[in-house]
Amino acid sequence: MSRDDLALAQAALSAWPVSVEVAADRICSDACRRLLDAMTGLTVGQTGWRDVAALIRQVLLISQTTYGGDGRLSVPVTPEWPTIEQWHEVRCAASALVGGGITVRAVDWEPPTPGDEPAAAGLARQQVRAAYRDVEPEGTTLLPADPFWKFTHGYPTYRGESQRQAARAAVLNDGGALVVALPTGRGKTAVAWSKVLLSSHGVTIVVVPTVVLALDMERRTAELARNLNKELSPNGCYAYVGSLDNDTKKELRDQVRSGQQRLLYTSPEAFVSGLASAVLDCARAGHLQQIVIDEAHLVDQWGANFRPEFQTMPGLIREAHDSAPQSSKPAVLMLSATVSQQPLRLLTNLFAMGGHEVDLVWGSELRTEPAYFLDSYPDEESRAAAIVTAVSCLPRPLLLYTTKVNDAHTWAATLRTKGLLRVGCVTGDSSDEQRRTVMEQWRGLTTAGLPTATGLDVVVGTSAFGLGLDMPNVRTVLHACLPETIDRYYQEVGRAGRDGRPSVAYLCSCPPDEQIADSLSRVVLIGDDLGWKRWQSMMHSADHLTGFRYRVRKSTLPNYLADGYGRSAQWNVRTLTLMAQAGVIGLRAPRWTPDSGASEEAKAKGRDDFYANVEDFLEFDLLNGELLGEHGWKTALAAIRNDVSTAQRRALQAVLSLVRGQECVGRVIARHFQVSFGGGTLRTAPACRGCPSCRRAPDRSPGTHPLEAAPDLPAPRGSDPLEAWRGDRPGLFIWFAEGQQADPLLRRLAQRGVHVFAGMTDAAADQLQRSVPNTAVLTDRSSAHQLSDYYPGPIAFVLPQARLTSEADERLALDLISYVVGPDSTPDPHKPGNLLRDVTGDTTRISLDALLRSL
DNA sequence: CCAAATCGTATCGTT
Repeated sequence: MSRDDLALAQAALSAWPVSVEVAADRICSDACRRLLDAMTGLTVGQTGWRDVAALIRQVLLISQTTYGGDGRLSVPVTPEWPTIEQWHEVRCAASALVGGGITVRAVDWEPPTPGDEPAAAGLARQQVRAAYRDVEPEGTTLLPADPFWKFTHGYPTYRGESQRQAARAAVLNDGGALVVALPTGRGKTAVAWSKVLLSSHGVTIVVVPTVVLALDMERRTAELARNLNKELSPNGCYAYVGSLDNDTKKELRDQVRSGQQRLLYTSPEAFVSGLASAVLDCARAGHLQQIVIDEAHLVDQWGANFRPEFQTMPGLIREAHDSAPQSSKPAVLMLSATVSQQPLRLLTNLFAMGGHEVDLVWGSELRTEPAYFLDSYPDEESRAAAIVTAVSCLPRPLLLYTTKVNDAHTWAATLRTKGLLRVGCVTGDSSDEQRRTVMEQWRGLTTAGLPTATGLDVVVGTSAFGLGLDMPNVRTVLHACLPETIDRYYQEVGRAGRDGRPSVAYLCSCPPDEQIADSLSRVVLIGDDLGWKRWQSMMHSADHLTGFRYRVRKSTLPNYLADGYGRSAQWNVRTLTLMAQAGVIGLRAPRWTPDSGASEEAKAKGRDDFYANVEDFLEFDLLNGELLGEHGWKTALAAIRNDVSTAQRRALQAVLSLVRGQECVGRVIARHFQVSFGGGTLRTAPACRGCPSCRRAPDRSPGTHPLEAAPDLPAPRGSDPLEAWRGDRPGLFIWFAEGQQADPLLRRLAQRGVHVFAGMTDAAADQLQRSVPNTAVLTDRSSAHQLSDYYPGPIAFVLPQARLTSEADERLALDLISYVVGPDSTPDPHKPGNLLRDVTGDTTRISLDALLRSL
């Protein structure tokens, strides 16, 4: 919708320095809007010549690639504006007009293609041009929504097979632990909200990695509560973060205890400390419905050394799970868009609850938007030149990543000297205020969601910039570094093209990068000897609680240290989390239990002592007695340490192989995100819009359309309410007389834990869902991947006519639980002349009336 | 010595 771009840009250029009024209903491209904002800034020194030049070139290329033709713009020649030579520098052909003005025309530019093969260069040009086209992306295949999805969110469709199965699995997860791999932009927030919206009470705690994310979700949740006119929190707060005042924190804890806080976002640290006892009380009272861990791959990536609470969390969750009443165990939902083998292994190790294995819904897909360019340069100077050209010539909004904080600042300064002033910088050192300002200026949206002028087109950042970044139209991601893992590279590349339109990813490395990436990729884990000594010291001063359960103090000093130092406690925690990974212990949350034999006075003292020291305590169960001897212990820990460092090395090797360019980038990334689980291999389909290898051999490119993943739905732990009636056979035929209504029975079945219904019309299924607002109704229809083929829980087939459907028949042949509800006149397809209600075979049978009476 | 971020007392009885 940017046909007006050129006319609008020309009007603004002709009027400059007077700014033009833009009619509110005039639609222009994001680049054109940025250009108008930038031109205003040019008069006051907030915009450099190169900023406007790059934006004008982008506007020209958008027009050219979208509508064809060879657009031109006449530009001013005052000192603020580029000279003819400068226009050439940013790949614009500029010619002087007789009247003294200049007209400019965009010239293509694409990153250099190694080897200079003409065919590859041509493809590279096409792939870069695609990132300028202003057309709606094709979008994901939409699938008709299940009744519960329509009912809870009002969405008529799912965004693809992976979202459908993720949504179903999350809502059917009844007290189990579930990992869901779901690509970004597939509505994982709605997946996490379903359980909340499909119930009238119960608490969902969502653990997010940063405060910014918690606050952003708080805003969205408040909006949701308003729209639904539903109270999800008595005091309207949804984020438990350190900066809250003590009164509000206490209020939130109380609301969690009493079950009134339906949804609460928090950090791992707050979860295991300030909120811990409230969470345990909530669980014990049967109010804890669900715990969601967002960005769950961070349990591995950040939990090992950097933020150990990511790995002590399962202790609290397990404790909460165990102390909850049998009928209301909390469900654990772990969400991530980038799960590779190592994080998955860790999650399945640490989060197994109540004797059950962790389930997995695998909807992993690669992004199809980026065209990849990777190049190495002999030294810093040549790399710098390449980056300056790329920043000048690739479409905005643009992100430039570095590894080191200093480099990010240096780059921002360098770009400044080159005439790029609309450049922001975010690193771990930036204050919250700085980060917020950069985001607002870059997006042209305030934190509250109101439009504001754009002030930045480019952001230089370290990996601090981007987690949970809500910016759909990023067009270019540059790397002036080597990411230390392919996970990081893919996450950063994936910050572009969230709107589904093509993007450009260009990595420029030079020799010193490898050293930096290599040293960052060496995770320091505690060694055999020191670890063993720490473990021994902790156990010597441990309290033996009950059975295999012990309580140790983080502050315990190992015998080789006379004085403590700040990080000693941290090393103890790391020793214990590593032992948990090795399966030696299962972490637990410390909780105070009164000694029943003690006097009231002694109990009170015990309680005071406990709470005075609770931050110092860690508890665990000894799991594997064979690993308690020094040799077994060291062997088990060495194995884990080896796993971790092997995985790290492979994640770095994969990045290096991308730079060598011998193999398709999409294939290398897809291979990294392939996992083994439950004895099988789960693949991630490769996708590549273009990369060095595919441009050399285009016929071998995997293409941009990955197969839609069709993950299986795990077995729900829900009930099989008619087990007693169907006995040891998979099927139960429930017959009714002509003219009788089946609805009351279907309602009763849904209330008793049957979720999947087949054979109903949309209207009838929606009606059923409305009549049972606290449980999920799923329908099985029109899909290549039918639930009736494999779903291990019960499915209720409603026969529209007096005829057994082929789906029901095939399912019965597979010995899968099926309740068939139909008229008494339904014939048995396998015994001509007989009725289903009369014969015994794979099914038992009962009349609807009799069943309703006894249910 | 490199990147990344968070949080920090419960409960009861008496004023």
